[in-house]
Amino acid sequence: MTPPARKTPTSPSGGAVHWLDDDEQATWRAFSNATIKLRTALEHQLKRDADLSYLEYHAMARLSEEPRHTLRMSELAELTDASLSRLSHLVKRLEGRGFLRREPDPTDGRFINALLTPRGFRKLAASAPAHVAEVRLLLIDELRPSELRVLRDLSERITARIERSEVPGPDSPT
Amino acid sequence: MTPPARKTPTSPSGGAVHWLDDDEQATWRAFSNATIKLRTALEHQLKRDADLSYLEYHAMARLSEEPRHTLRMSELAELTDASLSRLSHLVKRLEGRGFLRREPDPTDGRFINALLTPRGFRKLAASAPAHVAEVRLLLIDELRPSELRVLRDLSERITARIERSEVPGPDSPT
DNA sequence: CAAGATTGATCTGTCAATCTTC
DNA sequence: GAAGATTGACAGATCAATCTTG
Repeated sequence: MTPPARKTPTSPSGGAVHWLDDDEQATWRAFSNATIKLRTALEHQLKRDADLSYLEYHAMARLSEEPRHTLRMSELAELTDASLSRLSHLVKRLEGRGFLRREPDPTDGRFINALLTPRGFRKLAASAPAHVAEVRLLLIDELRPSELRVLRDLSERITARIERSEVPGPDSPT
Repeated sequence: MTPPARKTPTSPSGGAVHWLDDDEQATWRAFSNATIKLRTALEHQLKRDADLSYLEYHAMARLSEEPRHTLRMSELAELTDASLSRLSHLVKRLEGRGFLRREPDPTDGRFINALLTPRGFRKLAASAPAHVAEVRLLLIDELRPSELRVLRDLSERITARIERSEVPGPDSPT
């Protein structure tokens, strides 16, 4: 993390490099550590208790929130931050386990709908309590309501900024 | 994320399930989204600009902070939140690329020291500016100094809680 | 024989085609 | 031909042995 040289030298591109100062550095490292540890812990909990990966669980959870327990593959990919390719492989595996089905959209055959089966729903229902308990134990119960609000606010701003910077805008300088 | 049933029903283990309320749910989802998006963006940046994974970069960065550019495999695994097995495979690959070397600890042959080569150090130096710029762009520059302090504080507490809950303590009820 | 590290089999993710439907 | 989705080959991660050293 600490760059090998300090104090705004010159980058390959010719511009000055704006390094992180010690506080920024410490914040970045603390945040990175917390997110990795939390993710690792939840991944292990789900694997151990439900034999599901984090993404498998959350893909099924998103489907369960839809009225028809159905989403297009591309929508589900978007919502879960997965590539379409990754999701396609993953859905095929979950389909093999009987938790999901796929069927072409009747109105437009280019779209494929992924849908949670009754068995998938039961699997999710059986897996949720232990997962929720872990989220509560490791994150929610550590913070006071006011702090949760702050964390949510900061998180939403970070997400918004990343999304902004990934979409260069309708009339960016080409 | 949303559990299929609501309001503290009974879990398989017999205890009441304490679901997340809407605010807690929203916070958890916002935080999860932000961390996934940030991690994905940084992973892509490093792959694109330096042909390194996030873990590869950070393993090298940790080594660069040591006086002798050296750490034991087990220490490096700990510091980077990687399993020893994962790190072993990864170090072998980086060794093949000439960025790291491995050598047994002279004083105790059970320990293996991983150390950054001069070439690895130059690779890191060349890769750092673009990576730091991305961290700044996506995270640091979005937040005011006071907010960075809050984020750091919350992150450190979350990390501490996870570490506490993973180590059951010296005399836990077996 | 316990701790540190590695290995190999298997599973998962990525990336670059390819296929399908409109 | 463009968008949505899949595929297959390859790279990377995981897990359960196995190996090594003190």
